[in-house]
Amino acid sequence: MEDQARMMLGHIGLTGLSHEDVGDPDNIRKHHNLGQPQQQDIGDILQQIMVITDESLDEAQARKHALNCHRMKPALFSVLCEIKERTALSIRGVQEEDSPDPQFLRLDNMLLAEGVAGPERSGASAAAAVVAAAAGGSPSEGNVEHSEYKEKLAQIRRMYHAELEKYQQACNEFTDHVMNLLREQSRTRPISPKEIERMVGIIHRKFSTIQMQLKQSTCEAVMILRSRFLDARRKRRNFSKQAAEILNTYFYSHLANPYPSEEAKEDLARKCSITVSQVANWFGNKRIRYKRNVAKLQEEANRYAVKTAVDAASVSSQASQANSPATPNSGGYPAPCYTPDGRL
DNA sequence: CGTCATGATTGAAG
DNA sequence: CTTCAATCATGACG
Repeated sequence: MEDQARMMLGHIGLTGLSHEDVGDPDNIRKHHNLGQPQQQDIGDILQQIMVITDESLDEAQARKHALNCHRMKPALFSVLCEIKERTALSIRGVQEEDSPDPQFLRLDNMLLAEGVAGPERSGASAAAAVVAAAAGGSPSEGNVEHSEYKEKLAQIRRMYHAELEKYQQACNEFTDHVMNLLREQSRTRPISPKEIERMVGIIHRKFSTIQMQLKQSTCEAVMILRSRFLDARRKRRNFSKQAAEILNTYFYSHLANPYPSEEAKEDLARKCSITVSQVANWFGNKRIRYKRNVAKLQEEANRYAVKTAVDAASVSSQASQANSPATPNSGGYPAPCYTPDGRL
């Protein structure tokens, strides 16, 4: 009650008066050089207010209600609101009108694309797409990494949604609270519905900046996770000597047409325990690099030619030299010269 | 450290 | 889609 009285005094502009001052209308008149009838009225009002503070709660409520129902109340309320609108609010209330932040949208889109926001996706989610695209091939590849990635992403996703929910709830709660408070206070203070609306807007903006931060950090987490996997994939591991051997053997024995069919690729992939796309990569690299530097690789070509010849010879000791797989050479790739010591 | 080899990625072309 | 060509990024090595 005391507080309320003080508050009302504050709004009428009479702060700084001690209780004793207020209690004595003569003092007020003295302080404010009053004397005219309307000021006399203010004095009366103050007197009434102070009386109110001494009343019981029920009485006060009743009186408050009575005041609230006064026929002049709406008019006074709207006038005060208008005045308030024109003064204080015009100073701080203008610079709002936020544009839909493009960065905010960007974050939203990214989270959506990453499968963090939006509806739960099962199976072939963005994670699968990322892994599959990078591995470049069959869905069965990279299962370990895939599940790991998926799990991490799901974890991020869970955290994100939990936090988002929390913020949303807090925002709603706080908004409700403030709205109730303002509505309640609008019975004693000039607070227009518009102002309440504006306050709600401010609260929502504040909360959405918090949400923005959440989204930003979630994005960062996803990016880090992704880059880790991307790096892991990009991190080049040389194929085993054995695999290189198999691939080179195939390449040089099909030098005339070093384009393995899909089945051949699958076969090679199986033999080398690498993926089909890795085989394709290898052949792509090999073809271009062989072509680029025939002279340098000729020696290697000879080595493998000899090797296949020897292998073939060991299988069927006849006709292996003449029918060596490397011999048919009508393609654009220069044939190696065969000399037992590997020289040209 | 620099250099080369090599697997992966990218973009153009078909 | 595949292939080529250029390029990136890392591994191996002196």
